[in-house]
Amino acid sequence: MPLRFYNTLTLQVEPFSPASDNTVKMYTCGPTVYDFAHIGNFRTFVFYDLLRRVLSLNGFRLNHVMNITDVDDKIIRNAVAQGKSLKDYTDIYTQAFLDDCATLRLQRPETIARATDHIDGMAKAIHTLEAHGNTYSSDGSVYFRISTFPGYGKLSHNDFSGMVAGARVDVDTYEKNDARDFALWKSPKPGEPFWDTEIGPGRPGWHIECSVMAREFLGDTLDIHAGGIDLVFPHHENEIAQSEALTGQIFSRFWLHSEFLLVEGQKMSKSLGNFYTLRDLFAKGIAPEQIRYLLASVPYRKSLNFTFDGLKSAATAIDRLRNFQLRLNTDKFQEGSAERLETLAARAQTDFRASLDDDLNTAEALAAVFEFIREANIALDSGEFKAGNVASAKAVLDSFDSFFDVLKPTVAEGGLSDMEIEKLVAERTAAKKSRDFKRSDEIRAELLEKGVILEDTKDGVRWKRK
RNA sequence: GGCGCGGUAGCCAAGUGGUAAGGCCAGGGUCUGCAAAACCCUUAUUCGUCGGUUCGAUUCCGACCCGCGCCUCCA
Repeated sequence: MPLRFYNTLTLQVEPFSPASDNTVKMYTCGPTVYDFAHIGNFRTFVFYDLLRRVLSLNGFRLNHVMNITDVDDKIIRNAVAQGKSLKDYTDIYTQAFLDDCATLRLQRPETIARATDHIDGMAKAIHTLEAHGNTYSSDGSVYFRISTFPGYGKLSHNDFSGMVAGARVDVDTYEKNDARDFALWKSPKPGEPFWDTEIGPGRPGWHIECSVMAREFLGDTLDIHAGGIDLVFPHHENEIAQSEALTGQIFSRFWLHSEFLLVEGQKMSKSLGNFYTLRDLFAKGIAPEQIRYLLASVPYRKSLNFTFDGLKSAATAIDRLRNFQLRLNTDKFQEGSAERLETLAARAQTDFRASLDDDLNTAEALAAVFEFIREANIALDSGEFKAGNVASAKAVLDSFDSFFDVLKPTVAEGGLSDMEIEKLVAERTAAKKSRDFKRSDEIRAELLEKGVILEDTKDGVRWKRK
């Protein structure tokens, strides 16, 4: 089965491949940098990362652009309140965002574009839309007239046709329709930043940046445009109107949207006290891998209930995976190879990939891996698992981690080095050998305190970081 | 009201017209000087409710109940 995605445009799962050559032109809506991004934002950003990885697994090259919205009402309000320039203010949160993405092991898009670097392009596009008759001006602001774009509503599947001027529509309703028109360009207000452009002074509306930057870097038609589901309307609907009115071409072939995230079963909000940034979670001792695993383990089209139980569960699941990896690296094996295990490993690989290709069914993909691990653990215990089976088992974990990317622990700063740990482990082994269990237990306790867990196995001692 | 998504074991969560994946928790074991580690086993006659189609439905159809999102620049 080929790679396939649920397309919001058609409300169906469709086979995916790029329109031309082997490169996927992808645009994703990035953050508005008025504050630290929260866990709900990162559900979507992790989704982008998984999307990138499944496309790569399918052999496609990526040309992925993500925007940073660094001018909008909230940013201006906050920057003014803090007496900072727009740039000084947004630089702080832009950098914080990029740091957070790196911590969560999100692959970096090929291009990260800031809105304020593309103001002239936006002005130019608005100028063209004016020439096409899609706009009207009022007090120096420019608005997009939705009634000039017949396809309006095709993404959100809303029917606005009945609201266009007509015999049965009274004056009030008609004005409401006009109220759905949206700002392409906002005239300057006293004390607010503005740019001097060919269409006059002002600043861009929210939607135009995506249309302009997507086109600039990727051309008229994208293969994939993605975002959080709340952006379907009006943001993405308006992008389509602008872009298609501008170019006459289909703006994006596929539209992918991630579902919402709840925290402890409730909508995240500051007043409920369940509003978390990554920093908040790290301060509670949560590891980045836990967050990444939890966000990745629920398929992106299903609303995700983010809970501390879930984080704990994620940590245990990751331990299970790492423990299996540790066994593969440290157990002693008999010569030979068991055919059954090769078959199981091959099946795990096939099922894993098939699940991911099926609209990123991460839950099912995980099941394929864990099923293999259980079988392999049994075989390891019984001795059925031979030296010749190690490579294929490791390959299953490699496939898993090339996508989920959680096996490598995030090492805390100031911890023991591997050398120091090895030294203590050797000392403990010596103590054990001379049956000095008191000293032996002391060392284990000491290491545990410093985040290192020892395991005595029939093949000797092994250790791992907590 | 319109559009969209969802209700599966204590929690998270797959799935199929043919009789319920996986993870966590819990209980029971194995191993071990001990175990706090590791590993194994067990855990839904049942898939929101009520009807219908069918030899057979959790899976298809209808109605209803409940939850969530968008419809006001919120991922």
